Amino acid sequence: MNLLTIGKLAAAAGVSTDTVRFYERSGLLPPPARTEANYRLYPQQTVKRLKFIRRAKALGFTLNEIRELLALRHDPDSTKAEVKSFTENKIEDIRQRIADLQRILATLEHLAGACDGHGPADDCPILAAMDDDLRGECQLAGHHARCRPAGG
Amino acid sequence: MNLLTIGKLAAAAGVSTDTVRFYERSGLLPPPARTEANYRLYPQQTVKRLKFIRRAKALGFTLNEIRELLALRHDPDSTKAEVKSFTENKIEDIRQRIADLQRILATLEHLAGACDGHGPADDCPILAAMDDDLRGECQLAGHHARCRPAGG
DNA sequence: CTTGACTTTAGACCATGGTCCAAGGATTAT
DNA sequence: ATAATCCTTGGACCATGGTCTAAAGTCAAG
Repeated sequence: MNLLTIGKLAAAAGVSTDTVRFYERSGLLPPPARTEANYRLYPQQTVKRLKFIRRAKALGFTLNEIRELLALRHDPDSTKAEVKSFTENKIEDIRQRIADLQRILATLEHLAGACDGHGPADDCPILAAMDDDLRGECQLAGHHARCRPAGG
Repeated sequence: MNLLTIGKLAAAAGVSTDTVRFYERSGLLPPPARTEANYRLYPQQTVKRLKFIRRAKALGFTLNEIRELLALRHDPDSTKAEVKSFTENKIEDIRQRIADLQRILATLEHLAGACDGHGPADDCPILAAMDDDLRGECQLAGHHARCRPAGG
């Protein structure tokens, strides 16, 4: 049998039937053919489409972005340049997220290093750093974060 | 005046009044005193508490985690060890997220590098990598991703 | 006294990515 | 034939972190 019911499709692609219907509602899967009893019938191809979605998701693309990628993938007029540019935008996006997390990580490591871990929390430098108005600002601020060495 | 209405509090802390009420509903702020007209009245202290929340958020803590941090901060029995351990868990969490993003980044950079950017998208290696069943699996898979060099 | 700014509440709504449920019809296995 | 699955639909619900609205009450300035 070369056509799949939703359950077979979902099992083959490793998602739930709910997810398949959700993707259809979201425009990631086209409305499929139906049996006389109104059951959805999918070609084998759709398994690949679902796996494509899974892969793209694993690569950090949102469902909205995946919808665009699928459009590029199926539009004969689309170009490699478009796909590449799309990917490069995502690369920039992910680099930015990594940079943000690395800044946060450095601050947390700094704070954890400043805490000896002994005694009551009321003078814990970690809490103090979040508490105080200006100490720690340079680590926490973000974009224009230049850290003056605590001079007075 | 040492007590603040919600608007003054929000302005002083750099959040919206909606956010202040939302934090109260969420248990991040205790229910404040009220005027006879049922207006919320906050001590100056609450400005600091809100700023603490902002800082902790900037450090990647979720509101649930911040609720726990606030509990540690205000419980005289809590210890530095607890706060430090909490922070170290978050550090591990963030390291993991960075590692995930770096893996994704490497794959995307690899794919972008494999695409010359010329011609129609139908044989674009980026799309192909998401499309194919096994090619690219090692880059996309995750935890146990060891990349066999395309051997047969 | 009136206007405008502030506050109150409950509840809806946003995006993200689904998951779960109920009530009913279809199909398959025994 | 009948029970166990499977499928259909619409809609509610989950977490996250808020934002917005409406209708009503309150407060400060002119």
